[in-house]
Amino acid sequence: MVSKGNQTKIRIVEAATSLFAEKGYVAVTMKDICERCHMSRGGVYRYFASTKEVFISMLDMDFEKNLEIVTACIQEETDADTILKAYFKQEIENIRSPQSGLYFAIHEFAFAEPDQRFKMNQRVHDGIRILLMIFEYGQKTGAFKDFDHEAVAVHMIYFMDSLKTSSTILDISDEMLSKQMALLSNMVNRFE
Amino acid sequence: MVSKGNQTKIRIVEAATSLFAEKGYVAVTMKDICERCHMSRGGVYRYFASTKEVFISMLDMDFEKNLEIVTACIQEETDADTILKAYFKQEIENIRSPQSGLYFAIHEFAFAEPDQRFKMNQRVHDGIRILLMIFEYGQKTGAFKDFDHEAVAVHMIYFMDSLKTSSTILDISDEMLSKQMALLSNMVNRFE
DNA sequence: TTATTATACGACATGTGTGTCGCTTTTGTC
DNA sequence: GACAAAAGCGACACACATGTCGTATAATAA
Repeated sequence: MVSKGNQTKIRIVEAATSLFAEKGYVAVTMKDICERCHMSRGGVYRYFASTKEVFISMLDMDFEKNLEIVTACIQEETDADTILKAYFKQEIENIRSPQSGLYFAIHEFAFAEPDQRFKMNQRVHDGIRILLMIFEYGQKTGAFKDFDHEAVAVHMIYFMDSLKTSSTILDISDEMLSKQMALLSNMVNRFE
Repeated sequence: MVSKGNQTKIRIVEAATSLFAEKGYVAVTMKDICERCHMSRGGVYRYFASTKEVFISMLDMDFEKNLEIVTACIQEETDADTILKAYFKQEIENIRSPQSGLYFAIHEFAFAEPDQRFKMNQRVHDGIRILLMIFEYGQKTGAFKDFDHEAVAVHMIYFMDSLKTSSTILDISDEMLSKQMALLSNMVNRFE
C-alpha cells in the first residue's frame, strides 16, 4: 500500500515553509498552517502536534536538499577557485531568493527552542567542513595561498549567515555583494 | 515638578530589556513585562500601549548609550590601529555579555515590524560611518594600507552582527574569536 | 488638613490559538 | 459491492494575552 499520508505530510510542510519565510518561526500558528494548506485542524494535527514539529520536519527535508547540491557542485568542477566561486554564487542566489526569510526563521527557531540548537551547530559545522575540503584541495593544487583554514572557513560561514539572515531586513546592492565576495576570495587566493 | 512617571517609564523599559534579552522580541508579552517590573496591567498600559512601543523606547535609550561610548573611544586614543583594536574589544565584550540576546531580539523586531526596519538600516549605516572615520584617519597617518573603505566597513559590520546575533545560539571559543579579529585587522593593516 | 491630580490597581469582556474527540468521508482490499 | 482502515473534518472546552475602565492610593499644592 502506497501511503497517501506521506504526500499530505509534504504538502503541509511546504505550506508551512512559505509561511515561515514570510513571518518567521514564532509568529506562525497551527491555524495559519491549516489555512495555508486548506486543511482542518484535525487533519493537520494527525501529522504534527505543533509548529515546532513542522519546523523540524522542514529542516530535515531542506538539509538533505542542500547537501545534494553542494556535493554535486564539488564533484562537477575541477578548479578549486571555480568551486569556491560557484559556492559563493549559490549563496548569493539564496540571499536573493524570495524564500530568504527562511534563514531568519531558522535563527529564530534556534533561539526559541534551546533543545534544538544542536541542529544549528550541526549546520554550521557541516558548512565549515565543506569549505575545509575546498581549501585543502585548493592548496594542494597551488591555487590558494597559505592561510589558517579553519579560521577563514568560520569567517566565511558566519559572514554568509549574516547576509542571509538579514537579507529581508537590510538592503544590499548587487555591486556591494560582489565586492564582499571578492574580499572573501582575497583571503585564500594567491594574488594580492 | 519632577515627574515620577519618567522614572517608572525607565523602570518598565529596564525590566522589559532583560526579558527581551532572554526571550527575544516576539515571545515577550505585556503580561510578562508587568510581572517582571512588579506592576499591574493598568499601570504599565498608562505608559506603553504595546510591547512594540516598549521595544522602540528601549532601542532609543540603548542607541544613545552606544554612540557615547564609541565617540569617547575615538577621542581618547591616538593611534588608528589602537582605536580599531579598542573597537573590536568592545564588540567582543558585547558578544560575551549576558545581555547579548538583545542583538537577536533587535533582528527579530526588525523582521516582525517592517515599518521599523529603517531603524536597523540607520543602525548599520551609523556603524559603517564610524568605521569609515577610523579608516580615513588610519590611512592619513600611514597606519593602514590602501583598500576599499566602504566594502571593508560593510564587511566588518555584517560579520560583527553575525557574531552578536548568534552568540546565544552558537558556541565560539575565545581563541577563535581573536583569530577572527585578526582576520579583520589584516584587511586594513600594512603587514601581510 | 483638604482638595486636586497623577499614578497605580485589578477585574472584566473580548479575541485568538490550542489540542481533543467523535463523526464523516475516502481509500484500498477481498 | 462490502468491509475495514486510513484520512480528514469541525465543534468544543480550555488557556492565555489584550486593552479598558471604574476605583483606590499616593503625591502635591493650597
